[in-house]
Amino acid sequence: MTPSKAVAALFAQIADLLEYREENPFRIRAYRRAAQHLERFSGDVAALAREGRLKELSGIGTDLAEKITEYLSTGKIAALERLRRTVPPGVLPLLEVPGVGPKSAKALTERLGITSIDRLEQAVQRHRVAALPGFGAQKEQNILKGIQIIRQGRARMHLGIAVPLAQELVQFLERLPGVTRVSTAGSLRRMRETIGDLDLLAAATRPSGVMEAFCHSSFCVRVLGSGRTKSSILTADGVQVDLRVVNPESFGAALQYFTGSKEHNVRVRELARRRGLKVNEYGVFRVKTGQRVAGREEADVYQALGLPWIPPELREDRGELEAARTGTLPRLVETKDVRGDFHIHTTWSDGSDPLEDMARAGQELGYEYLAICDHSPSLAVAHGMSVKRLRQQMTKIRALNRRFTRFRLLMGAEVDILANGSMDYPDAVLQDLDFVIGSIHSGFTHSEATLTRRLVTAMRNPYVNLIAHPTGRLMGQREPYAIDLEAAFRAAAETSTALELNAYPTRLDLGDAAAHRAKDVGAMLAISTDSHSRSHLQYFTLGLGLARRAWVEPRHLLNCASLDQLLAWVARKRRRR
DNA sequence: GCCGTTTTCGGCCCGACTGTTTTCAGTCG
Repeated sequence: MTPSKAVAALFAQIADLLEYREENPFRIRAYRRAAQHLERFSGDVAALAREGRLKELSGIGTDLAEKITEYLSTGKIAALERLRRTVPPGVLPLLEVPGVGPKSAKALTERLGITSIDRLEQAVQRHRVAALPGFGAQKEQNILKGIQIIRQGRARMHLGIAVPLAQELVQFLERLPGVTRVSTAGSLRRMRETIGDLDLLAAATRPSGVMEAFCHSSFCVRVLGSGRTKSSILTADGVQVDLRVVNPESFGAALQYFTGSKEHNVRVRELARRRGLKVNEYGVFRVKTGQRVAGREEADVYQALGLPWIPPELREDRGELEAARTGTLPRLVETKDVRGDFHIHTTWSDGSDPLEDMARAGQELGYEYLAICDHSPSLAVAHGMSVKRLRQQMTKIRALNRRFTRFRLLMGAEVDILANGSMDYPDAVLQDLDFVIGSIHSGFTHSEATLTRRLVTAMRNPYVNLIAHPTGRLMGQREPYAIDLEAAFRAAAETSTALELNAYPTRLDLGDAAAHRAKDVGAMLAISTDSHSRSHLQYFTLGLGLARRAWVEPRHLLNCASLDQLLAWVARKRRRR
């Protein structure tokens, strides 16, 4: 764990303890906000501390800067140690139970002596909780459900599941009578890599009919909650879907509100207050007169605050509001900027569609090129190709290319980076390819120094153009392997080796924060789908979302190069040897 | 505890829903 993440965890703990003690809510929020900023800070906190620049970080003032410095030198925060002694041990996990806030937690520990989730469960089963003042049978059942949710782990689904489900739901809602507009919102609209609940927004003049239809639809197996304008249901797959319905005149404001993030919205509303305005899900209003000044379109909401529209992918309170205010928002990459996809598998190794089919699918997407990159021999499980078979495939690709106009299959390969950093094909073979991907598929457990050296050695090979799935993570299955990312990014920038934004839904590797950092260090990035069939090419949109979350502009992305520019880029690295 | 395009002191986002209440507190996002 990096020092900034460690401090973030401690600040979050301080916030929890203060919350339990029911202290000043604004002080609690200050700790939480600082924790969130540190959590995703990708620079070097220790270096900032040495230079006395900690207060430049958002949410860090004199006091918290001192606490960070204290942690960096002693490994502890004395104030936290003191705080811990004032609260019954084991009580903090109670706050993790959905439905249990500080007030409930306090009542549970002080009146019933409950200091763990196990004991809370026992107390519920003996109906001792319902007997507490302010509690009741229903609340007791809610706590029990909350405990079950914790035990199962709050499963977040990946975008490959969330996006198609959301599309179905949107289509369903659009067909309902009286519904004029529908949009996804929440973390899905922001294209976060995993999604907790699906958030949907609809505009309708009569919300009750929409609510009714939604809660009685075939999607719904259980209604979790339902009010006049807001309902939550559970689908058969266990996905929670929240629907909010507003008047058409409020659609923009509601979309802004419901898209979040929470942190972004808090900042937006603070900004509004300073301008004498109030923002809620119904519109933007003057505080003094109550006069409504915006609300129908999302862009109008931002405009009322003197800001340009901010793309949803940026709305994480990571500097987007400052950029908007100063007119320095990035010109994010869009679908229309994209010329091609790299990292495509076929039946020549472990793909399920032949070369011809992948080529046709690429043309249908309007691409100029598609890099065919099947596996190298070391990856026997994936039917890695021998040199002989690779040469055969190249011959086949050349023949196919003669049939295409304004489209080209690139002769490529996804080549294993061996334990010593050398490549699984000799240079004499690599030099005949158009495009070479280097991948680590073994030795995940080696030390950080070993793995980083291996990666950097591969980047120095003049024929290696792209490092695939740089951290090797598989969501929910495998942690990223130990790589010194900072060193890897620098090496990528120095050697003109692109880093992959793998768009496959369980990879999304690099992740958004790492990709942002890599871009800032000067590394070239490339979205690729790692397609093993035609249908996988559609995952490109997930990679695009990831790139946009990383503030990536067309100039940072190899996919936006024309075929000629791409080939020239490859040639430049080869000449440098 | 942070922070300033009205403020270096006095603010700090805003509303929906639930459950247990006779008018609202707690929790959530």
